Amino acid sequence: MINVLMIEDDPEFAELLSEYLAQYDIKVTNYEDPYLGLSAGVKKFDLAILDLTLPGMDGLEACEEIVRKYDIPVIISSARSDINDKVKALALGADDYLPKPYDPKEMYARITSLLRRYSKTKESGDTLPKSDFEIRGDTIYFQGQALSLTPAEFEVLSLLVKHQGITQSREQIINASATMSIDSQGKSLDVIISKIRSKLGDPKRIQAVRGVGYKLV
Amino acid sequence: MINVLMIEDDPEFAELLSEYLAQYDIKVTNYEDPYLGLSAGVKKFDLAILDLTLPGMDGLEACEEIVRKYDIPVIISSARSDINDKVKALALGADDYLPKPYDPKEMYARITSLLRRYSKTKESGDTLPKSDFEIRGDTIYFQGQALSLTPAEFEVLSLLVKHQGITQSREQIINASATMSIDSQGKSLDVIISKIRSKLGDPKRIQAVRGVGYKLV
DNA sequence: TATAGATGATCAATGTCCTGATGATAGAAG
DNA sequence: CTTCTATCATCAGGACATTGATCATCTATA
Repeated sequence: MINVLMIEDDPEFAELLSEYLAQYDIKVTNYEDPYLGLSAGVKKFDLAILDLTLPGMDGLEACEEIVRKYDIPVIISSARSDINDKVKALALGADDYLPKPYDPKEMYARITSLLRRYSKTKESGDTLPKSDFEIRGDTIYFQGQALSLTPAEFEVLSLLVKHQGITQSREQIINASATMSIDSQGKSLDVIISKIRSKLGDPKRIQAVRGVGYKLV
Repeated sequence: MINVLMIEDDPEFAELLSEYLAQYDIKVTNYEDPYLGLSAGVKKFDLAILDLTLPGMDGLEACEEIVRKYDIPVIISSARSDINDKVKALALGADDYLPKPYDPKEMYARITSLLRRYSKTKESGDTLPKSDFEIRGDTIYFQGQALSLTPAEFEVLSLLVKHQGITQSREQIINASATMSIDSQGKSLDVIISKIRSKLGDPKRIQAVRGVGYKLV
């Protein structure tokens, strides 16, 4: 039994999806009000589906709240045509984005895919209860090994470590860096990332999120 | 009576500071909305205090706006901890930076110091109506000739031109520069000065003030 | 005035960020 | 499935700030 928290102001649509997913032993609990949903106890759920066009609190804020406080995957769905939403959602830490209208089948695929990914990282997370990154003073340790980083590299990696698992937009990263200039159309960031990757030894720890930024896993 | 424009979204904090500064005959007018504050007529004020964590418009943008359009000193304050705002604030043209939380006493000290500096440059500007230096956009002209300066050179010379005839301490100069790092025991400043002198052709225009800093004559 | 210590000036060398070019890859469209 | 385009990765080159060394100049003290 998988428990899904849904925040969606169209009850009809929520009901439709709920019925469809029931056949896969997925229970959907919908709240039309985001505040109600958030106070319902997020920890009970395995996954959250958020509607961006929410009344009162913006869906993006709800997403931020959930990502920051809890450790469950988040899928954002939206009827807005604005493509920027995808970028924003992923930047805020959402794990997937599905534009409305969507086929319930598609949503099911995303849910299973996401949960598989998460359980994997959870497992490895259990064996490595503490992150293998550690920031102490002005040096960063990776698997116990001190890294020799330039100022810009330190600032970038530092931000990624602090928000491990969450995608940081290019803009966020550059803004967080005092040494990197703002004007450049962010191409130097690519180089810095490249340098960090080679110094880590494992290039896959820093993943590029297309059109958004980077994420440390 | 000194008129201070404040843009700060925490009215309680604004009120606190306002009451404290009242004893020194400083009147603080606070706007919670930066757009409102900017449209209130900046010219009426002697100084501006900006909060970086502003809603809507970013504090940095507001700072840019004020510096570009008006001629009053700007103090930036910020509660952000994750980025090195100081560098950016000063780069945008702010005259001072104060991280939150700060003692109102400290803010008063900065205000008086800033206003003293400003009135001085105003006076000397009157006695020296025309200077053979001119700053237009991102280039500096010396006797009609455009100078080819690196960023650090531009920042340093720019400060000296703006306060022509007044000695600027090494610390002031380095603080006014976004590209120069603060840690170094200021030896790179010597090199920058040397470069500027050779580019000016006339080494005597920038005078060293022993134990203090430099002065443009 | 003469000497010694401190501060500033300049040069050469190093490390770092930035830029442009080229190749690789993923997502979209046909 | 294939092609096309946008984004990302990497490399090599150049510009620049910083450092250390060496020389010049100022100030203090006798």
